[in-house]
Amino acid sequence: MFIENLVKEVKLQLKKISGETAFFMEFKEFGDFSTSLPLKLAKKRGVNPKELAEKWASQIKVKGIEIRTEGAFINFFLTKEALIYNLNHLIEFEPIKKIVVIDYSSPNIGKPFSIGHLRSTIIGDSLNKIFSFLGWKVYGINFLGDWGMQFGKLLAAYSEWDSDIEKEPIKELLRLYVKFHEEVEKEKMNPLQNHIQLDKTKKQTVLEEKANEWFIRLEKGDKKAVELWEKFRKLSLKEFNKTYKKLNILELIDAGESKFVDDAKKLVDDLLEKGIAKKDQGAIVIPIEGNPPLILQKSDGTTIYSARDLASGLWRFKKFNPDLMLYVVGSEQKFHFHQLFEALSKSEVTAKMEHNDFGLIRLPEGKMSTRKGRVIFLKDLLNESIEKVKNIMSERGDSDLEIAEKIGIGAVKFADLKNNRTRNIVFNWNMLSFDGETGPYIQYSAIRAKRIIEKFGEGKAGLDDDIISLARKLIKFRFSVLNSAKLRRPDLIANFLIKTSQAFNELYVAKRLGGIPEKEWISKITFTTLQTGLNLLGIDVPEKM
RNA sequence: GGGCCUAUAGCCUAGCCUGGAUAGGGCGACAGCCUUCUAAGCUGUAAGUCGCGGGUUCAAAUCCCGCUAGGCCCA
Repeated sequence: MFIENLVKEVKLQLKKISGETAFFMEFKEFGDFSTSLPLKLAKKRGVNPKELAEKWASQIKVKGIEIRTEGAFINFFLTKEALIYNLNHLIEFEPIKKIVVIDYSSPNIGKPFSIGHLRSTIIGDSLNKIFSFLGWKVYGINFLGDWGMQFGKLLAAYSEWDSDIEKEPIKELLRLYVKFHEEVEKEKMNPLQNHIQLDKTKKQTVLEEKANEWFIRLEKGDKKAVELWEKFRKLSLKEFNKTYKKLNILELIDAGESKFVDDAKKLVDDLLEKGIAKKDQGAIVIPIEGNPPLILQKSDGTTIYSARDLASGLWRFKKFNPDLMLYVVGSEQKFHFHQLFEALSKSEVTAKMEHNDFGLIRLPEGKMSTRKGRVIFLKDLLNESIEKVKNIMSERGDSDLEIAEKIGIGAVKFADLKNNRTRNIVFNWNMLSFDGETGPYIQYSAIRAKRIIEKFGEGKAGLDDDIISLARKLIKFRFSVLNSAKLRRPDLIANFLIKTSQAFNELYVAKRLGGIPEKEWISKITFTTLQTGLNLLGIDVPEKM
């Protein structure tokens, strides 16, 4: 029986005996799992906790489980047979036949793929891989930021200042975007000297007014505007795809904002008619209970981001018929998603919706800002990491580029994925590390295990005293995968990989593994498990290190 | 002004949802370990007011209330 079912069975029996649901502590050295329920209930029932523990322990009978009490704690151990069974079937799961739509990555066209998008992209990609592994049908949605005022600004800047965007499109578009904002600032500071007049009624500078006009042209389908927009979009996308390829990201469905411009307009009318949306000071909004309303359309008649997000959510629900809709987006958008989900529920969406938020990556000098050109390109980060790996490799007389990339990129991904909390990260170039709790450490451990199999064979299933501790670590793989899907937390797998690698390396250094069938066998299980776990995080195991 | 999030050794971090058995790791520092399966490894040492104050409980890093600091969002 799989360990998760053994736990279930024990819980069930304990509930029958005690009348309460047991809480199982994370296993320490005291057992594969434990409960302190007797301690909790003893006082209430006026009995001795130790006696209660012993009494209950004697009544629980589950095949594959050994029970020992320690004071008022009941500790459960898998028998050797149960351990071996679980290890032999460690990466097999009952497939879950459900559908999930995951929104992730979603970079902005015309802006660089910064380290800010890294988190969404790799957390989303990892969740995609985890859900797929467990049998879900997964649709990854790339809700590209390919519409909105920033295009008015870009088009204005492009027509204002000569620019060659073919060579390095994103860098050039970024330069234009930054310049636009700098020039606007100059206008504001010194309107007369620059022979520029501020339009006082709209409180906009001449440049901003031009940007506005360009965006209106774009919305109306003006040929020149649309042509340029398409060009920017295509060039940006080409760059993004290079990044995705380098990161080895599963294919995403290209469904950006621009796809929902018309839908959004229709949706707004429809929602008005149904009474879900209403007019409010000229704007059209959806009231949200206990909160400010979700604004869909401004008083000038243009729809905003929220309307397109809403239309997109509805489209996803109708097209894919999902059980679950996830949005892997930074925590700064928490409020937006709270509103969005309520609005979607008021429409026809019955799928469970969740915002899987994560903290910002900040720079020491503050929040990253495209406007101010204060960004770190993901490309640069990856290259820096790969360079560092190359240096280490060349010291050892090695120079395989493919291996350097797997290690360098694995290090960046792992460093990000092992963290759980919605805590912000202050970026620092020294973060790149290959020692200790890192991707390379796991990869290295996997390769050590693989070498044993290659040199000595796959051994024979069995447990001796030396390897039992590693075996007990390994079986937790099942929980780490099941919980990472349930809680949408790839970090649970990352932390499992660290603990397992540590246990394997301790064994590797202390004992000889080759030539001993049980140890060769546990090496095989270790390798398969580490490799599978790394793959679920989107990290490859290189040929050698 | 309203709301949300975060605080664990010099630095990074697990544990908090579901309260329990000595608060786990890692980096850095220091002391060791390569004639045996890869030293991107292993062993050991030093380093902690779990932000502060109160409460609930047999038991609080964990739950509740208040405060402080930082971040984010809405207006």
